[in-house]
Amino acid sequence: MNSAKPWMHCVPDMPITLDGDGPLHEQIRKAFARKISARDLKPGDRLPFEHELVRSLNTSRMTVSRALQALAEDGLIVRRRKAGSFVAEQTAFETPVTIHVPRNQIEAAGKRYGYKRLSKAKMTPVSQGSANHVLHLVCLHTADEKPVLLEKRWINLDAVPAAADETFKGLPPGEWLLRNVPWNEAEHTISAIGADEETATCLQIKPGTACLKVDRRTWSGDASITHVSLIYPGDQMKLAGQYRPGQQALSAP
Amino acid sequence: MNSAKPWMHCVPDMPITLDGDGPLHEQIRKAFARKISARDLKPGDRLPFEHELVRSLNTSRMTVSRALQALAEDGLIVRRRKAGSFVAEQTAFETPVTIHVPRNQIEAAGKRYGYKRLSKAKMTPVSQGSANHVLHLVCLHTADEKPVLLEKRWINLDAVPAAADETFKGLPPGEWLLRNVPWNEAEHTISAIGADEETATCLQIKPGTACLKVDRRTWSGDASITHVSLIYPGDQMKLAGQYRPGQQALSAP
DNA sequence: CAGTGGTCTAGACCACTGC
DNA sequence: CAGTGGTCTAGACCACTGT
Repeated sequence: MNSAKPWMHCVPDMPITLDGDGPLHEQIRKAFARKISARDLKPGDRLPFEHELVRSLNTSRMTVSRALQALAEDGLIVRRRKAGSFVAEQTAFETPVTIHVPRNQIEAAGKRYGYKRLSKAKMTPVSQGSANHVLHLVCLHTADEKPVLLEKRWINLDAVPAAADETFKGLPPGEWLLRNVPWNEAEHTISAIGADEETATCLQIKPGTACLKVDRRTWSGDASITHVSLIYPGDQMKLAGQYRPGQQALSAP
Repeated sequence: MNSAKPWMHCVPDMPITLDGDGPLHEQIRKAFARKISARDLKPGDRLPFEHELVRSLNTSRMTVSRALQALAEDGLIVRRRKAGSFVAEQTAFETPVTIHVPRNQIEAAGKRYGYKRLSKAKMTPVSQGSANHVLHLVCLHTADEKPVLLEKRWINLDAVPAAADETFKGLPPGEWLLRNVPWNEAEHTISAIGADEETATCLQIKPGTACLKVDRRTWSGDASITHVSLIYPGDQMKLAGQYRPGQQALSAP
């Protein structure tokens, strides 16, 4: 029986070519990122051991280790003690999507930012466990007087009692929370919906128009802070993300 | 005149409390992430200098430096030579969105994956500079025989001539490209569209139904490889992202 | 020009794990 | 149990930058 396992494979002749640009650990990282990106190293292939790279590159172990750890953090390789470092299998991939605070986003586009609170109401939720009292807000954000974002928000008054005293007539609740309430965990969901009657009226679009909906739930420890639905007319808003070469996991083209 | 500038502010008494769990550099990183998350340290505040932390924590500079560099990579702090490390201002934030290979995503949900190539055609694009010949594909992905994803793809035959000889009848083009073509850069756009007649027919939904559209453009160096539009019925597909505590930049609740 | 972070070295000990 | 990566130390020199 052949004892050579597929994941033990290591390209026999692997000259590491550094580009001489920037810090040494970054050059090493880029060199392997290039090889992986170009399929010169394939998923499952073993990289040289740290001590081999230390010898061949005539450097110290910290420098090599830093390069390989960066690759591991980016998901390009997997490191296992006693076994070595291996090119990661490619299944899913993650792309960073940037979601801006409405005011910044609109002003960055060179437009005049406008804000209006449409409604504010205290509620006692029928379902949900943690919150006894909830503040519900509906707000409209405009760019050059044109509605571009409908915000439906629920704030947990048990966790944020001070919110009950705020009118939110001048300051959007997102910005108020940002300044006043600490949080440490958030969850996002992006989906597409057809505008219902109320949404369509607020955004001055036809009912049924496709809209992008971003749901964000925010926690502080175990306590739920707020849940917000941001509804953008689909043709006016796009969320964009970009890879930087060799800095992310690979995926399906 | 008072020479103390606002960004020079540093909380005078800043006891760093480590939780004693895990590597030291990680404990230090978490300690400051906690302080920032809880607004104990506010945007613009200066963190202690490296040499101060080395003294107060009785450790080495490499360890402190590694913790602070991790915070800088996560966007929680900004580091400036000669000035110090400061809590970052919070404007936008990024959330990682996971986009799976259709087959994996459907099979992970415990459903039967199905695939059908609807059309394949060579085209000569009227606009666009880099590609003279383009292969256009329309494919349908199903879960338990139900259409869940329409894929419209364009492949640059100048960069990937081998694609012309593939039928793509059994193997989705995304998986074929993943196995055969290296790439190193990708750009994503997420938007909402109403289904047109053709899309609605393919996905067996009513025309005008809101759909989530993910556009991905892929490059290898300067050469464009492929552009794909993935169209999901809005109610069936959500893209989800999540923060891990203290590992990401802060933003608007 | 002085003080900060950025990088690097040559060691060390330890935890885990595959054999 | 031997070999790998994970972490850490106590130094060093350098680049940048604010004053």
